[in-house]
Amino acid sequence: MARSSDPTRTRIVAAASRLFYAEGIRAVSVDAVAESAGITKKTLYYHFRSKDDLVAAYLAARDQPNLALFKRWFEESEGAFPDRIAAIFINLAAAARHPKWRGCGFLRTTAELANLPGHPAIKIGAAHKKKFEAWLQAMFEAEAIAGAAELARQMLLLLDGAFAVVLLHRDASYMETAAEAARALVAAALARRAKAGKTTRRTAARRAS
Amino acid sequence: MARSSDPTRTRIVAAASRLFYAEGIRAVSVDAVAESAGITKKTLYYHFRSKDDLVAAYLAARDQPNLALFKRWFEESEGAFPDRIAAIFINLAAAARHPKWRGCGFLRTTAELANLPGHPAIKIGAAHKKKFEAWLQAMFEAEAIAGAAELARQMLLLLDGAFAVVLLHRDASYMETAAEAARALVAAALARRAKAGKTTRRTAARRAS
DNA sequence: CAATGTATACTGACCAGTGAATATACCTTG
DNA sequence: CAAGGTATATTCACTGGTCAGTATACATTG
Repeated sequence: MARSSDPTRTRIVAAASRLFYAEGIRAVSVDAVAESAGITKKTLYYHFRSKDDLVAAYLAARDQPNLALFKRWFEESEGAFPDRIAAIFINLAAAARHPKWRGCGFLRTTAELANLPGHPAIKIGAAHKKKFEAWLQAMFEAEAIAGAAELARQMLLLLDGAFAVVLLHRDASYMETAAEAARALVAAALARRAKAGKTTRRTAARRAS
Repeated sequence: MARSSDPTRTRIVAAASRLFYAEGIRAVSVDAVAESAGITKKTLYYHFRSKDDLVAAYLAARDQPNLALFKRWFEESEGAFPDRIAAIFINLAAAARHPKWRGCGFLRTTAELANLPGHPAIKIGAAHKKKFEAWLQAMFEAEAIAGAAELARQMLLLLDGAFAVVLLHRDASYMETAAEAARALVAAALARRAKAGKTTRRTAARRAS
């Protein structure tokens, strides 16, 4: 029964990813996915119970690679800490300029399936964004920033706002605006840490990982 | 030929708005809209050339009322200028807690129709967001804020990010996080103005948190 | 042989859009 | 003013096509 290493299953998910990301969920038929994968629809239904399962698999397959990319962009960046956070947005701006870019697959799927709140794909999307937020928060805590959790949420808002707005206007410069806002908010948080001195309760958040 | 004051046409658009916002575009059939409006499909096609036209009419009908609501929320707010900007987000947080809330109709339509970049509905959505941004920018300029344009764009990013994230997690508290970020960014911009200029028009940009 | 995997061909429902006809309201013009 | 015309507005019944999902049978292989 279809493990995730199964080559046929992998091909199906790859085809589904291509099509769902490019066209949207309800705009892509199961037949189209099967044909793009070079198999028949029945084979697809051997590997997936329903189209909903296939949609969930599409997002599940994007989860780790997406997170890894963000982390890599941060790790390969240089400069002061706020600049390194901003670097994530700058890299994303470059990606958004590619003609096949269509925003965030998780967000777009959520928007399209907003009438099905318990849909498995939405749960996967929510978990993905929570992981990203948690990673940011941990990094902010490592920098001994006091409001690490709130700052991480603010970064998420800027990121997802940029996804939405850049897609709407087809203007990647909004991603750079987000980078600036992120840099400003992180820098301000760092400045508060520096000024606050020893009166605040930063002791609990100081040590790195 | 069907003016926008036409009562039948108005009924159709009202039904379309209800259904498209609640369920999404491709999830709602033209038959469903017609039935909900209490007419036949052919009558609908008498008033609208195609489903795409109907989708555009749905968003066009939301444009002015949405903008008016945001402006009203600002005008009815009290306190210092950054708090009044934040008030928009706070009001939106309350709206997002209603069970029938499904995010921003413009953004969700854009996400669903991302494979049709020139779609008339997307143009209407883009124009709507541009109007909102221009309104913010004008207000920031009235406050003599130097980077008014960029600050307006940052507000837009926070707003649309909050739309997306609140919809994803079904957690309206992210809207309040966005309010805080907005307040911080606006207050910082005001502080820069105060430092740079010669104390022209002091608004008490004092934050509580 | 039995389990796994794939294919052909089908089902019943639904979809966007249309053809032909009808009703209504207003506007000529004899 | 009345007879006839024309544009507006609406309905029923339909088309060609697509959709998610399935019944059944064939193939491969350990």
